[in-house]
Amino acid sequence: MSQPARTSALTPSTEDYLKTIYRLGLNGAPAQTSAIAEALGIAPPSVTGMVKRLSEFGLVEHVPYRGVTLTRVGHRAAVRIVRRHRVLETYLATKLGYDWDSVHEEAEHLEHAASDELIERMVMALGNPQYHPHGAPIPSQDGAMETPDCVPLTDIPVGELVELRMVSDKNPERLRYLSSLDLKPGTSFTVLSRQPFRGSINILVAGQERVIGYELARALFCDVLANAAG
Amino acid sequence: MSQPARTSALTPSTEDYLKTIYRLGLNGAPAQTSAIAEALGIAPPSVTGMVKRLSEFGLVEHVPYRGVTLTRVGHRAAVRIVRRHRVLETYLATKLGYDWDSVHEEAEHLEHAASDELIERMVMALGNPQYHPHGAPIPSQDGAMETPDCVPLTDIPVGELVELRMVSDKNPERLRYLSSLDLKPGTSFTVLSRQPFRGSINILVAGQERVIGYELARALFCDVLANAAG
DNA sequence: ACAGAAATTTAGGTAAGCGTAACTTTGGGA
DNA sequence: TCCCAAAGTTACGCTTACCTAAATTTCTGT
Repeated sequence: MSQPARTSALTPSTEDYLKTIYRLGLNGAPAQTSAIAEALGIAPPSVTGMVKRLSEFGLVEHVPYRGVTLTRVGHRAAVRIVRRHRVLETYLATKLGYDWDSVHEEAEHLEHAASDELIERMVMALGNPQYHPHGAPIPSQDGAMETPDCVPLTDIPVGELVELRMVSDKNPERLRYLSSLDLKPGTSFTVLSRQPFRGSINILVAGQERVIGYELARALFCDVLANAAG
Repeated sequence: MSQPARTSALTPSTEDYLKTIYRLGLNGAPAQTSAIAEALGIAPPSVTGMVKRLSEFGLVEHVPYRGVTLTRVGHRAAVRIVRRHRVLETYLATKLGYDWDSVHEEAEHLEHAASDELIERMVMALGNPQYHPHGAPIPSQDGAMETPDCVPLTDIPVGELVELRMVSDKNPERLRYLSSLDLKPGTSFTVLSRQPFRGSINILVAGQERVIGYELARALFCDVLANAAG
């Protein structure tokens, strides 16, 4: 009783776990305890304990020593949180003048407190946007999300003309750095050269040659616009 | 360690207690355990326990069996939360089309999650408003708040012309009812008659005679515009 | 002034979420 | 194949914030 009732019945912590397990599971493999722990900044034994609880609630499937996957219910909850997060980021950037790189932290907190009504009112105020400012797609209310067929910059051969589509939003410094290079979603550029063994990648953006380190390049997802070799 | 760090170092629960103790203490007397318990929907022994903790943190002064008052630190924290709450309500009503009566619930949750930056960006977007939609003053960033010299409708003699200044915002139904009577902050009306012994009060609003129950009248704070008897 | 009612506090308990230390399982290399 | 390191789990403990039941204190009416 006593109504812990928030907009969802899930605690903020639960929502964070689901979101993380969702993200880690995107590649198809179950999320590992240590990966969840690192992503959330929590000790591994605490994760084991919480996963047990989530499993009792029917939100995840846990195979001991193997990993965690979301149930159908857990998946729906996770996608809902992703939607909330991205709507909030878009709103903060578009309507309240937040920098491209500072919305994440704020949305991280608000996503647990905002009601569904607030999120949908923001969507209306924004005119039903499909993408958020970093380029990631916003899941629709029913949980459907366009799966973008874009590719990390690390996988793009020399010579291709591509458009930056989407940038991982976890690291504000990374976003500030990209911003300083005029690399925003929607910007197009050509891959000039690539160093071997996970080396850096040289690209041509707006007439300027830029060097992108391997780690950074992994977070830049691009659409191929034209194949120079073709 | 581990940073529980929110925008303030206070937990949502702590913020709720401070806000409640602040409100209950406005009449000058210390807040009583049972009053806090009822306001927060919590059992009295839980309040005693929490008050003990707040007292250890230096946020309140507790005289056992007598009541609770805010320390200077606690007071500052409480006023800050009131500011956040009222800014949020104003923003939701003004910028996101929320009804006059539905902002409270939403703000109640967001006030714990929003950063100072978000609040100040909302203030900017609103053009530095002094009052929120229910008519209550918004404390300034340094904690100063205009103390309105308005009076509950229950204290206004028959015959006076008054303007509704401010309405207690705790009860959405109450607000909806007032709205249905065209009674909003800024509306002026005349007191026609009063029943004795905490009976109802008849008023004239926009040519219509309305009957206001005593309980409701206690929540309507008014400015006296003209003394009909004078 | 004092008994009973009302308000408050103490005592003892629970669940969520975290931590550390110690043990178990898994899997890769010699 | 077997051993050891890495990953995962169990065991135990802590804090916050709530609960109910049983004292205790304060107040109120006569």
